[in-house]
Amino acid sequence: MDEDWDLFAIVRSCQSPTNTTTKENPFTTTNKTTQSSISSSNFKVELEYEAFSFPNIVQPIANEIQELNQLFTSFNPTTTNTTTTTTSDNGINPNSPNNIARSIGQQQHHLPSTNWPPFVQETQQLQQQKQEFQVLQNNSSIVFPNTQPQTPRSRKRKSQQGKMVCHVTADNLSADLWAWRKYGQKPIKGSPYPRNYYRCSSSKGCTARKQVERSNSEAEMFIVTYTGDHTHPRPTHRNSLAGSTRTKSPAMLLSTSTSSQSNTITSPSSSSSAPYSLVEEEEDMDMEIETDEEADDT
DNA sequence: CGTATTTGACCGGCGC
DNA sequence: GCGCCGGTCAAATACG
Repeated sequence: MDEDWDLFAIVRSCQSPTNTTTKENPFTTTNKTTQSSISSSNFKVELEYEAFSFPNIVQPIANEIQELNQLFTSFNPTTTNTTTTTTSDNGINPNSPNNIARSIGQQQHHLPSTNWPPFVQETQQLQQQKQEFQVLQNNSSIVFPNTQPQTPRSRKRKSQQGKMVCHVTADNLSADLWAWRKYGQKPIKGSPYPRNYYRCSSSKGCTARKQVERSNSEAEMFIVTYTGDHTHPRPTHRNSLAGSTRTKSPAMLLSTSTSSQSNTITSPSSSSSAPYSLVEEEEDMDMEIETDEEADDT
């Protein structure tokens, strides 16, 4: 349920950046293969639900709002006047990243302004929306199939699994709070850019996956695909596994990202570091966010 | 020294 | 059945 909220938050926020009175539930029609594609100026989300499980778990709104506050506080404008942040994670797990999706919604609201305005008002509005949404949820019989891909080493085609696709700008790459560790990279046929594979490093058994690739048509856009399921609560710490070492070097990240961004775009095989270096850079930000949230979580 | 990243190899689904 | 292709593994390497 909460995940539903997340997804809807994304959808809603994308659809109506300023006023969210959307009361329609995009997913009311079917349980499977429901797609929703939204695009705003630089943020686009495509949700695909195929055999995707959404545990009906409701978390206290108050708590969420609190988290939101934390999130925004930490997100603070030291770096960005960029618009949205992107990613949301596949909302599958009970404890899954609701806040991320919420943050997206929030950020969408805040897009127009350069910095992050006070979020208090926003949260109130959000709260209202969430209440409305919950009513919707209760009234609409949304049932998401409980067929999430939990098998540790399923070689099943990802196309058959539930996934969520986000189109994000480089600036907003990977604003999710989870810690991702890269485990592979492959050139993709038909795309000049390689695809980078990340797994959640917050927990060893976590099956959550994330794919990042540069958009073929829009070089400044990245396609982030989330699959799998977080089998653990939102990380309270970003521990050592979470990229504590290399990702902490802004200089390196900047150099790699900038150079690769400007130069290596045309080289499929050698542009190995372009997309994910950006990700790492962003993740570095996340770490700070995470630590902020930590206080909230614990 | 511990952890993250890189990268070639391998595996398995899918289309022909 | 075969080959292609995407996804994952794991050893080597880099880094703090």
